[in-house]
Amino acid sequence: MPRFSSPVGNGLIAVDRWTEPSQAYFLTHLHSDHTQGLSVHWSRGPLFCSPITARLLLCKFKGFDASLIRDLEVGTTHTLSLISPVTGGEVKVRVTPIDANHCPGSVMYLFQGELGCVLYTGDFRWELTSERANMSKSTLLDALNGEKVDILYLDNTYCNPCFSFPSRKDAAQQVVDIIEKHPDHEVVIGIDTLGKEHLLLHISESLKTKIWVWPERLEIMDLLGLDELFTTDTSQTRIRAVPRYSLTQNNLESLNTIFPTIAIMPTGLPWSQNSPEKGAYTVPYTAHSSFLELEEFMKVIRPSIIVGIVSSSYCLIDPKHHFGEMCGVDNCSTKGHNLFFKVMKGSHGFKVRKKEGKTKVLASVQRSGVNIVRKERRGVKIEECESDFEVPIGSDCSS
DNA sequence: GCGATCAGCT
DNA sequence: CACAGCTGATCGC
Repeated sequence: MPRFSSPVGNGLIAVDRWTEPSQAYFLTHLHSDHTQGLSVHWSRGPLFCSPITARLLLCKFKGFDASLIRDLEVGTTHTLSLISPVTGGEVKVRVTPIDANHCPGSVMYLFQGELGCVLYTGDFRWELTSERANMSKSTLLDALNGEKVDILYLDNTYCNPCFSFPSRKDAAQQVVDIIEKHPDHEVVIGIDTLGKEHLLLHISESLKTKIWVWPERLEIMDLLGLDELFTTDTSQTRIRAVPRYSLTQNNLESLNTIFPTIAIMPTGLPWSQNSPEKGAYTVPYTAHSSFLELEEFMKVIRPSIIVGIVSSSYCLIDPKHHFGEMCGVDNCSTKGHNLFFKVMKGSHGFKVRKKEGKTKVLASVQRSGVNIVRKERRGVKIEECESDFEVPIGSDCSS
């Protein structure tokens, strides 16, 4: 997880950051790598989010002070009044939450005002074969109304040409096809606490069956209005959605001693590979944009400055490297601006492990439960510290 | 005992 | 490796 120092504490707006003072806090979605520092007792200031995220938040943090929440209708522009840390005067900021098509309630935020134009995508999928993504595109272009984006904070999770995925609709059908080829098997599908609901819906509708989920997950489904398609009664279905971390090769083998079972892992990660002979299937169903989708997005936005919000040691995903040519000449400097945004950066963390020798790459679903990989690890753990991530925008401050 | 943080894992 | 997240240890209160 990212660790930040805080040399300057006058943030006006914080996005997915919760541990430092700010005048307004924005939450893109309720995945836990975006809520680090948020808790039941958090009370630093007004928290802006989508209405669905607001409901999910109160469910996740039971007892959270609901009076802090400002739920913003998605797709419309709202005006905030803040105090300039420079002049002490009023600063009006327009904010437009736009459906990010990542998980239920997820939004990007477009901030506009006299002090600049900033787009923070959060995690998003720019899947223009879907109606929803096209509505997001319309909303974004309407709100921009020709204005150039000064700073783009981009979900660069898969910002490398090696990442290519089918649409989620096609990937969902791949899952259905796999299940239909195993009519006498139990099926376990790895999911997280939020996300991939549309995949499960597609399966449920195609196969005319309910899907088992664990009790806390049923509560989420209930909140999303999907509870009729799910059950916590294993006798009602052969298909179970289980926590992703529980889908290990060992667990699959154990299940197979009881009843023939296949496991399906919906993921965009490249090191997860099919192993049908072992009953482990990986399907490229992902809630993050593929490289081509990011490229399409960049053609629309063409910001002056681009900042990736994710870092990875796996491969080069720096958006400046891949898209720098599409941006303004000055895509590194932040000189001459004055409104401080503090944003969450680094959902993949900044921890870098350097290893001697090679560790074999295995799909998580295929990996042996034995700590062979761990035993093979050698070398030194290196902590890479990033400085406080603040980007000043605007034009009337010299520093 | 509780919450926050972190190590270690998938 | 780690999309996002769990478990358990430890530390300060």
